[in-house]
Formats: sequence, structure tokens, C-alpha cells
Amino acid sequence: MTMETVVTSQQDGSVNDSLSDGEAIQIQNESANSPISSLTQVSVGSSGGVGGSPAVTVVQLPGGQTVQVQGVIQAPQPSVIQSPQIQTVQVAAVAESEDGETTEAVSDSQKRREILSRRPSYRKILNELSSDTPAVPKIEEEKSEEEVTAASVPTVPAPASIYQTSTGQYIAITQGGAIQIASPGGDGLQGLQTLTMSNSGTPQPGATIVQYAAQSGDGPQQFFVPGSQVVVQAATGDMPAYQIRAPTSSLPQGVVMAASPGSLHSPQQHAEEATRKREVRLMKNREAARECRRKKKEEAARECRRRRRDYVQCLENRLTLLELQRKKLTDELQHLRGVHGWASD
DNA sequence: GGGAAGGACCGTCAGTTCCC
DNA sequence: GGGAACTGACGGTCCTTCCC
Repeated sequence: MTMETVVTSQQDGSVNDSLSDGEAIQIQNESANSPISSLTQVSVGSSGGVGGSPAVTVVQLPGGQTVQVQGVIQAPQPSVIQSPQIQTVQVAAVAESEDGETTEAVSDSQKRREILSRRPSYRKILNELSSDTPAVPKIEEEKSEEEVTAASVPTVPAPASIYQTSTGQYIAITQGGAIQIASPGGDGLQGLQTLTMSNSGTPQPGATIVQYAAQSGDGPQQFFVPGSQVVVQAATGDMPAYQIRAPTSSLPQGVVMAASPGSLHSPQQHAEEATRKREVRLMKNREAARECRRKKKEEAARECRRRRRDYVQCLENRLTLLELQRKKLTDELQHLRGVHGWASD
């Protein structure tokens, strides 16, 4: 007398990889006195994978029970098991997206400015500034943390950002919040002006009034600060007042620095204007690239999490299916033992 | 310790897409 | 049609790890 259980499925236990929609798995028990003593048929329906994602197979078991089965072996794609480095990135991304916290974003721009100030290109501009104006500190080469801490009582705060006004002036905003303005001269930068904020320390929503001591004959000026998008305007008089504020709707992004065409007279000014426009374009493209990479990274992290979820779900489904099979076989064995009087081991 | 290798990040350019 | 935004590609820099 023979007993055979035929399970039509893939060797690795996955079902949807081997069966197409509409196919069936038969768990068939044969015995001599009852050729088909029990026939368990499970129907297979596929939800269909889209875009290479693994299809989920719904297996209907007798008694109305349904089991979702997903192939463990999926289409060629990066492994679910990641290197520790990538997992670290994932965890960070999860914390960012799931918590919805903005604290990282708040400190991000500050950090970015600090990092930017260490970059050679920015350092070069600043050092150019400082070559003719000793009041502007040179940005030193990278120091160790101990050195930075030891020298962290600066008499002049290190600039965090440098911008160029619509009239070609350089404006450096130090990390302490002070603003310094220098005009480019024929042989370098001239006329450094240090601004102090009248309401520094107690930032108010809206505007920050900035005054600088040096006399200036220039008319109203504007300059554009990326990220926070700050506008500074000079008032007339002996003590011009600069205002730092958020851009208004009447001052759309991208035109803040635009000088009126009528103010351009010489080819040199045209060249300066072209340079300025190029700087603005590069700056915007820089920001766009940064944003693009951030989105791409976020998307990759999301996809990674999704794959991990799918993989765990797939394993759970397989476990359910195998447990059901085991239970059925155990019941079958008990039944046969009872019928034939076999002793259990 | 120091050089090589590899990865992460960035800025820039150029091409494409989107929108007015 | 033209400007703005987006994105892939490329090269550079910095950092870490590994090997000698």
C-alpha cells in the first residue's frame, strides 16, 4: 500500500513564480482503497506585478481561507539585504519621513552655509575680500575640533555667507549675524562697511533693521540671499538703513538682483551684469541639483523600505502556507494510523 | 604611516520637459 | 517660442577602509 502526497509547486516553495493566473495547486492523497481519498485544490489568482514588482498570488484554501503568497525569488533587482552603510541611510530617511520632523531641515541650511564657507570657491572670494580689508578675517584651512574650540572666542566672527549686490558689492554675513559690505575696486575690494543689526538678539518676525556706519552715496540696493531669500534695501540719508526681510509677492524669486537696464552704460557694466546673471543661474541650478538629489535619495529610501516590507510579507505568507500543509499532512497521518492501527513512534 | 580604492557628496554643464 | 525647472552625466574633493 502506498501513500503519496503530490504538491505541485515550485521547488523553493514559491507559487506565483511557477504558476500563471488561473492555474491550480493540487494536494492529492492516494491510497489503495481510496484512490483519491482527499483532494485539496487551491486556486491561484494573481494580482499582477506592475513595473517589475513581484506579483501577489492569492491562494484559496478549502474552507474559504485565503492566503496571499508572494514569490521570494523576484525579478532582478538590488538585494533586499543591504549593506550596513545603506541601512544607516535608510534609518535616517525613515526617521525623517515618518516622524515628519522639521528640525533637521531647520539646522540644515545653517549647516550648509557653514560647509559652504569651507569650500575653496567661497573661501577664495572671502580671501579676496580680506586681502584689501584686514577687518575681514581670512578663512583658515580646516582645523581640528580642538583648534576650533580653542579659537572659538573670535574677535571677528567668521563669515558664513557671501553675496553680491545688484551693484556689484560683496556682502558677507558672519555667523554672528553681522553684515559686512565691500565694494569691488579697480585693484581689489574697497570700502568695507560693517553693518550691525538693530534688533539682533531679539529676532522679530517680519523685518530686521540693519544700519551701517559708513557713508554711502549709492542709491537703494538689493541683494539676494538663497535659501532664506532675504532682501536688503538701503534708505537715503547719512545713516542708511538696510532691511532684511522675506521676499514679498511683488519681489518674485529670481529677479531680486535684477538691475534696471537703463542703469547699464558701459561694456564693463554689461559684463558685470552678465557675470551676475550667470552667478544667479548657477546658484539656482545648484539649489535645484541639491533638491533633485534629495528627492532621488528619498525615493530610493522609500523603495528600499517597500521592498523590505514586501519581503517580510512574503515570508509570512509562505510560513502560513507551509503550516497549513504541515497540519493537513499531520491530520492525514493520524487518520491513516487510526484506520490501519499503526502505532505511533 | 601612507598610498590605493571606493563611496558619498557637490558643482557644473547640457539636454529635456514643463508651463506661460 | 522662450524661460524656468528638472535631471543625467561628468569631474573634483573629502573621507573611510584596506593593504603593504
